[in-house]
Amino acid sequence: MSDRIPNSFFQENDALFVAKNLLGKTLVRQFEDGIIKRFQILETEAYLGEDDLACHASKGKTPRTSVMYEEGGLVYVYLIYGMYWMLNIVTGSKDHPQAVLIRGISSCIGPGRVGNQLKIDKSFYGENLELSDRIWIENSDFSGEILQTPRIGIEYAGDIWKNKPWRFILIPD
DNA sequence: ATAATGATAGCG
DNA sequence: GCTATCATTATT
Repeated sequence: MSDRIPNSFFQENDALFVAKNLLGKTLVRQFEDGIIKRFQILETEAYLGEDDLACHASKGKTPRTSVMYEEGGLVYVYLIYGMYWMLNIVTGSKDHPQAVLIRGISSCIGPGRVGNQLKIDKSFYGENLELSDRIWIENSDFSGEILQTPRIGIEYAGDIWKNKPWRFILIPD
């Protein structure tokens, strides 16, 4: 009963739309041992292009950010504070660097915990969500209330970008 | 409140 | 090369 979201969804919409619309959807991970686990996406953040000083792409195209310059539907991961892998989904068309950070799923809240739980590491950099056999996203029905707040942990980004309400939280019924 | 922990960007 | 910084979390 799988209903995998095609990459066209990530390519044809910007990070803001995708961040909001990934809430309630099902993040699927098949582990090394073949066990498949499903999680509901509960919290996301949008990072929106080179102008967005909170977005890593504001530094331009580097080895770390290059995947964001590809078409949507790829995975962007990076290590933060030497210990946490952040899981992001690239959105938009080629050369429009954007991504959505997965900050919370049904089993845990907090991007570092998500990376831990899903056993994310550098090998996921550039993973294709439409083709991968270890991580993908499925459509699913849900009901709940959606909250919107400023993004977390980006004090460096300056008032304009720091205050953008680009964090989305689902409170299930 | 702060330590943990290492890749990365920016500077030389 | 060197170093400050970091889309965080567990512990005091």
